[in-house]
Amino acid sequence: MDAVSLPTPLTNCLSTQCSLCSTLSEPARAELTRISRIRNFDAGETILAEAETFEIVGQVLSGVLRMQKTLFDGRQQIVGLLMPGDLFGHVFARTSHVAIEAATEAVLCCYHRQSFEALFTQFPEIEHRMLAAVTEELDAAQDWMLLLATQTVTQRMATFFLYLRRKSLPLDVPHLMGPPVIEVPICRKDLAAYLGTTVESVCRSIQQMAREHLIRILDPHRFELVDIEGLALLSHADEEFRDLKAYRSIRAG
Amino acid sequence: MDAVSLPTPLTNCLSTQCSLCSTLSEPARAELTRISRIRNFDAGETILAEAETFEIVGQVLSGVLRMQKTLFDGRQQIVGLLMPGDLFGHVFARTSHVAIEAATEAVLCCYHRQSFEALFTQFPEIEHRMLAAVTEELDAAQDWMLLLATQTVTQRMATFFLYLRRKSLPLDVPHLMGPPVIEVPICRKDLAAYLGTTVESVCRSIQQMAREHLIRILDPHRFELVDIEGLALLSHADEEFRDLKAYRSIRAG
DNA sequence: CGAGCAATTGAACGCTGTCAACCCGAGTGG
DNA sequence: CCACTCGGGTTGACAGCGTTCAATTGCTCG
Repeated sequence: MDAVSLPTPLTNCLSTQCSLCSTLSEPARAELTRISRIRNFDAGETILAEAETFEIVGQVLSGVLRMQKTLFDGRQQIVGLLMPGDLFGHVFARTSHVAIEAATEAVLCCYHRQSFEALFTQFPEIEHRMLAAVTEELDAAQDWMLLLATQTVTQRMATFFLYLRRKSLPLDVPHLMGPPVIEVPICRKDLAAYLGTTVESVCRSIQQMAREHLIRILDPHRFELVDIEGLALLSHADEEFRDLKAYRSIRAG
Repeated sequence: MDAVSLPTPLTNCLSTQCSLCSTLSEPARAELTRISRIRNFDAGETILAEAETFEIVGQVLSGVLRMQKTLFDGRQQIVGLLMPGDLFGHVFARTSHVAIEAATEAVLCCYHRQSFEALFTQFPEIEHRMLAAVTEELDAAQDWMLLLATQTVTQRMATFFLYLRRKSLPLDVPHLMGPPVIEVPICRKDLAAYLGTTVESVCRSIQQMAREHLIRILDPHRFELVDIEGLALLSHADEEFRDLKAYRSIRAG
């Protein structure tokens, strides 16, 4: 079920797949490994409840987590998806305003928050890395705010499809020219909660894109992106424009 | 025009009003002051253009800045407002994806980015503070994503009004029990761009809330919050629920 | 076989974006 | 003093996208 399954099972985060460790010096890595703990979660399990004090921070090794907020009436909004390589958790004692749950089966590399923070003084590079991660997440959040506020459901859908494709490319370079097939690792309900709409609208958007030959529905969770240029035009937030240019240069070259 | 005007004019950021410096040790503060530079901006001036490399970081001393993104078709979305005390700028060399402009006249305490970063090794507490600021901003962004995705325009409006009230309270404690009057420091156009809607819808929402006696319009930029409980019920994202409870306990006590 | 869930499709209502007109105060120049 | 312009704010009419309610299908699981 993993959208981005790793080639070999991991036993710790020293793998090159682990973006947190791979950019650190040897001693820092060793210390991190010492306090790390690999944990497995089933789909639907709660890693952190809303309004709970963050006691762990960590990194996704495989699977997908959703960061979500719940409204009074039970509606849920997903404010971010955590894919393999992404860091999660706050490095401060303040309580969280988001819940983190496993959207699929997931393997995480976890650290006790306080032990993790204690390493900051000894290895400032870890804090640098953390600051970079949070900054990146903020950028992504602001990008998504733009989408939620200004784009139609179909446009958001197209943007999400292109995002999934971009995510899957780095691990899939040999198939760069092959048929671009993406796997959506979450159910329609989560998709709706992420795109800020309803299950029904998600279905209609998907079917509409299929009717317009932008995509081909292989099964409810796998789609072939038939007309990537068309999708990019649909999406064309400035971020996606860059993708479009890259796509054209690949075609031309 | 400042929503939160400071009691006395500031000449540097050593003031207690400066949240960045006030939490730091004396030597760190001294160093920061040494490299700081106070700058004034008129309403509408650009502090940082989109896709430009961040060369300064700093803090808002007075006035309001808007962080905004521009779409291909010229529409603009505000992804965050920076109020007095807020930090701005990325501490990395990567180019920005947002533009920062002065929404009102503003006074900023600026640092050259590289000089600022250079202090990290000597004073890790500055980096701590920066990490805290970015984390806080991320929280705010996720809160706002929830609003943009799930609430109606009127609900977002109500949430924004309550947010402004909360912001103004700390500096206005003696008037806690007085008539809650808020001052909206930005024009309707910015309001619409922040709430993810249009100028027309903003007007309609405001007039509707006035008709329902939730607010009273003093002038286009000042409102009396007549029925705070009603506004909180309208807004009731979980964050506002806390406000509601606090309000009730004040009333009961 | 029935229960339950995910996904899909249909129909109707309503919020909100669009287009348009209007008000109003500030500035400007005759 | 008036006419004019300009920008910000407000209001109205209307169409369209998307939510809501409802029903159906297909699948898994006990």
